[in-house]
Amino acid sequence: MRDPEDTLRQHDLPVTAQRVSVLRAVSHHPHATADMLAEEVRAELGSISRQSVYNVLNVLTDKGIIRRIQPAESAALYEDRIGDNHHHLVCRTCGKTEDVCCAVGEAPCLTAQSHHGFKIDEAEVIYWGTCPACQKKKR
Amino acid sequence: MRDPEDTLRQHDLPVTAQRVSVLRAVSHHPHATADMLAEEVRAELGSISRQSVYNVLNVLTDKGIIRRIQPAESAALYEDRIGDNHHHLVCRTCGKTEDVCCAVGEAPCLTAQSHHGFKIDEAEVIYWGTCPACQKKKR
DNA sequence: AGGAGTTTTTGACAAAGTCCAAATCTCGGC
DNA sequence: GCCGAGATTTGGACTTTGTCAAAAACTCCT
Repeated sequence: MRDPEDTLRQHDLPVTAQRVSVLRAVSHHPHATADMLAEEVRAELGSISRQSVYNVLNVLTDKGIIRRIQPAESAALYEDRIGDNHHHLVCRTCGKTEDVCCAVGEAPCLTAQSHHGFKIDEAEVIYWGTCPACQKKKR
Repeated sequence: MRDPEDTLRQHDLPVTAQRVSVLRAVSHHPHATADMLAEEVRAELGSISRQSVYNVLNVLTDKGIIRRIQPAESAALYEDRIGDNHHHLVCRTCGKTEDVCCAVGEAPCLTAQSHHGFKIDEAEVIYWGTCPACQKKKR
């Protein structure tokens, strides 16, 4: 991602230390929870309130600067990569999350026959399975 | 779904009033939250503890008798229809959830190229959008 | 530098679940 | 039909994730 400050300005968001730092944290740690990001920001800024982390993440998500994914049984995760229609692979055992390129064609997933009169704007795909490490452990 | 009691026995689960009732509730109210199901069960049995509802739902989910879906920003929902690989349509505004037949082929979604060494056992697809009612309200 | 309008902070609060120990119930055998 | 081992249900406290609201602090524009 480009410079955090530029990104904020481009979206008409006042630049604050907290926002810059959260944005950087998301960039460096894809698939992190709000809590993990808060830790990260604290390491950089010294401190940040829990509320601010949520504020910032919500604003950024609303503006489409970052993406929120929320697998079952886990807190929301945030990531940088947007617009490239990739999906996620989540380990049922340890929760580890990986990116996956879209399995079928390019924007295949939005092709749900526009059912029930809904106006669909996004398709979220989560592949559930077991990661290599956990496969080993189980045996 | 077949008779709740039979279903339980087939999975080697002791038959209890709570389980039978929860199972029936899930059957009658697809996409209900644990709380809604608890209400439903109370109407039938008189009472059930919150913990038991969760216990039962967890056991049933583990055994693959029911399926849990957990859209972002909402409590987990439970449903009866399993094995037919259908997906869900969720309204961003009101949270309304509908079933959708699988958009592509039959079990298309599991076709993610087995990436990262994960052993994939399920693909969950959630289509995000706006339901007809909310589209109307916004205008 | 000054001021209007946003953000951040702080602390209380809410929802959804889990943990644990005690009481109760189910199922299989006698 | 009754008994007992083992599983299930209860109730209550607790955790996690996140939101609400008001006051203090900050950003950006002039």
